[in-house]
Amino acid sequence: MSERKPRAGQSRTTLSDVANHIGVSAITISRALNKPELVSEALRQRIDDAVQLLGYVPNRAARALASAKSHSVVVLVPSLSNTVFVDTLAAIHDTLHPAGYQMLIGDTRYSPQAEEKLLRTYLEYNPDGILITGFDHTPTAQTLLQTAAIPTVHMMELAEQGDSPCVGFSQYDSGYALTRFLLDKGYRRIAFLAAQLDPRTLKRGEGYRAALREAGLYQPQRELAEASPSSVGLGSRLLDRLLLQAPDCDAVFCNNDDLALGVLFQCQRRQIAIPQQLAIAGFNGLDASAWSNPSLTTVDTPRYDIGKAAASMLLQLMAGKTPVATRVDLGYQLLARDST
Amino acid sequence: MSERKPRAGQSRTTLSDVANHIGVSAITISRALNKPELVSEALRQRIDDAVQLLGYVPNRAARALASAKSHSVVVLVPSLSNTVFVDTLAAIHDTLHPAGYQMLIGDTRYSPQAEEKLLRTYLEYNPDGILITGFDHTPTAQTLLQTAAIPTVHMMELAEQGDSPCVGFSQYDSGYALTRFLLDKGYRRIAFLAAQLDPRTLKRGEGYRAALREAGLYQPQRELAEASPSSVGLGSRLLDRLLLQAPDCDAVFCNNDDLALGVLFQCQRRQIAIPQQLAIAGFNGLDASAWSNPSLTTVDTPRYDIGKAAASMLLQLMAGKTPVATRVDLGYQLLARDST
DNA sequence: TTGCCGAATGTTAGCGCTAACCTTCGAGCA
DNA sequence: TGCTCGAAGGTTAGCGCTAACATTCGGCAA
Repeated sequence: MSERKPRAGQSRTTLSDVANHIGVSAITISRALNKPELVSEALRQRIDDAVQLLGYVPNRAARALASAKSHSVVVLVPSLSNTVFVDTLAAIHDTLHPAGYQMLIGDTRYSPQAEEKLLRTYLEYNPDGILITGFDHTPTAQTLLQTAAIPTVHMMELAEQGDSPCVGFSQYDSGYALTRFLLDKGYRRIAFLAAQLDPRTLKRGEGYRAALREAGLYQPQRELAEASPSSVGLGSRLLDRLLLQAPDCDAVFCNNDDLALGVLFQCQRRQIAIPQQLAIAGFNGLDASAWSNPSLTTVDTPRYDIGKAAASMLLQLMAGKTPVATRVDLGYQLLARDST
Repeated sequence: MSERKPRAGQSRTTLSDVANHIGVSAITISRALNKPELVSEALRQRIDDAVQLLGYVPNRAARALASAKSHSVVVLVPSLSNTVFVDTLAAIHDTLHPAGYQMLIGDTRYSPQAEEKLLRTYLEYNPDGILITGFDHTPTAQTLLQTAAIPTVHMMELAEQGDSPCVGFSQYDSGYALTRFLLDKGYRRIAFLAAQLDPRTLKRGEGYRAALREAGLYQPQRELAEASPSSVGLGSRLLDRLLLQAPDCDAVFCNNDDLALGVLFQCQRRQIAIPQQLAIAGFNGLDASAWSNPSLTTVDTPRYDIGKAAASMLLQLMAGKTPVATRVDLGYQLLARDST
C-alpha cells in the first residue's frame, strides 16, 4: 500500500507547529495573535514566547483565503515618476501602513485602457479597497468597479455628478483663478503652455480659456500643448515655439512648474526680462519654484493631504462606517511671487 | 438535525462555478487558464467563453496558498519621494509586471530599523523575490534574508565582499571621479555639500576626500553635511553657510542636483559669477541641470537601468536559473557642462 | 443545590485553488 | 492482435488559516 507523496518540501513554521509546541489547538494561537483579548494573559505569554522561539511568520495568503479579507488596497496612479503622484503615494503609504493595509500600486501611464487592465488584474487580489485617480475611466472599468462593490475613493478631482467618494480640488477653478490673477495684475496677452494632456491638465486649460473669454482676451494661437511628459527641457522648447507663433505675449501660464522653470531658463538665455517683458506662472508649487531668480508664481496643490485624506476616507469606508463627508475639496493656494 | 451555517455570503464566481457551467472538472479550468497547452483547443474556447460570461476572476490568495507561490516581489527603497528611487521603481514595475509579478513596495525612510520591520511584515506575503536598496541592513534583517532563502538582489551599490547579487555602480568611484575632474580643471579649494546622509552619500563623500587628500588639498571646513532631505532650498541655505565657514572656495561639489540648483540660484542672488568665481557640480543628472544658466556639470546615474537590470536578474533567480553575472556594474557618466 | 452565565479553549469544516497521481482512449507499431 | 504511449481530462487531498458553533468549568444569584 503506497502512501501518496505529501506536498512540497519542509515549509515554514505554521500555526499548528506553534500549537503543538505548547500543547493547545491552532485556533488558540490564531486568536492570541489576532484578538489577544480573547486569550488569558498567561497563555498569551507562553504563545508569544513560542512564536519567537520557532520564528513563526503568519501566511497572509492563508489568512486572506480563510477570512475573505486581503488587507490590501489597490492604488492606481497615472505615473510613478511624476512628483505630483509620488507625494500622494507617500501620504497613502503613511496612512494605510499603520492600519495594517498593504498597497498594490499600479501605474496606468495616463491611459484609461491600461487602467482597466490593471484593475482587472488587481481585482484578483480581492482588495478591501481601491484608490483611483480621477474620473476618466473606460465604461468597462466603471462596470468592474461597480460590480466588484469594493469601497473606492477617487483622488485629485471632484465628482461633477453622482456621489462617488472623492478627495481633491477643482482643477477648473484653479486654472481660472491663476488666469484671473494674471488679468488682475494687468497682463492682457496671456499664453498657456501644457504637457501631458491628462484630464486634469485639460480642465485647468478650460479654466484658463473661460477667464480669458470673459475678459474678451482669448486667442487660440496663445495656447500650446504637447502630449509628451512635462519636463524642464520641454518648457524651454515650448517657449521658443510660443514666441514664433505668438510673439506678443506678456505672460505665460505654465501647466506645471517644470515647464515654468524651463521657460524661465530659456528667457534668461534669450535675454527676456522677467517679469518686465514676460511674466511666468507655474503650477504645483514645487520646491525649486520658490528659489529661482526671480521666484516663480505658482499654484500650490495639496498633494500630500489629498493622499492622506483619501486613504483616511477609505479606511472609514472599509470599516463599514460612513465618513463625515464623501466629497472633500482641499482647495489650492495661489502663491504670488516675483515672476509676475 | 440542524445544518451548520455555511461561510459568508454569496462570494464571487469560483473555478467550480465555471466548471459546473460547462460540465468539466475544476482542475481542467485551472489548467486552461494557467497551462493552456494542456487543454484541447475546442474545450479551451468553451472555457474562455464561460469565464467571460460568468465574469470569473481568479482568487490570488487561493492560488498562492495552493501553489506555494505568491507571484509577488518585495521592493524596499529608502524613499518614495526621491526621484532617484522613483525612476528605479518605474523600471522595476515595467519589468516585473509583464512577467506576472506584483510589487510590494516598502518605504524604509532611510532607516535600517524601519527596513527590518518592513521586511518582517512583507515576509508574511511569502514573496518569491526581494529587491532591496544597498547593503546597510541590521544584523537581524540580514539573518531574516538568509533564513528566508528567497532570491534577493541588492540595488544601487556593489557588494564589497561576498557574492550577493547586486546591480549598481561604485558610489565611491563616482565621487572620486567628479572631484578628480574638478582638480583637473584647475580648481584647488573644492567644497562638498551633502544632505540626506545615507550610505551612498557617505561613500561619495569618501571618494571626494580621497581625491583631495591625494592632491594634498583636503580641508575639513570645506565639507558641509546636513541630515535633512535634499532640496533646492537646502542648497541655497548650505551655500550661505559654506561661504561663512570657508569663503575662499573656488568650486562646490553638490551631492545632488537639487542642492546644486539651489546653490546656483543663491549665487545668482549674491552676484557670484559662475563658473568664474565659483564652479558648481551636481549629481544624478536630473533634467533641470541641463537647462539652467549656466548648465550644471553633473554625474548621470543609471537609475532606470539599475531597476531594469535588478528586476531582470531577479526574474532569472526566481526561475531557478543562474544569471550571467550576479554583480552588475552599470557605471556612471560625467557630464561636463558650463558650470565648471 | 440548582441552574445559568460568561470567559477560555476546542472541534469541525471549509475558503478557492493546484500538486500529484490516476484513468481513459485512440493512434501507432510490430 | 496485442501492446505501448501520450494526449486529454479526472480524483483526491491538501496548502495554512479562521468562521461558526461546541464544550468546559468556575462563580454566583436564586
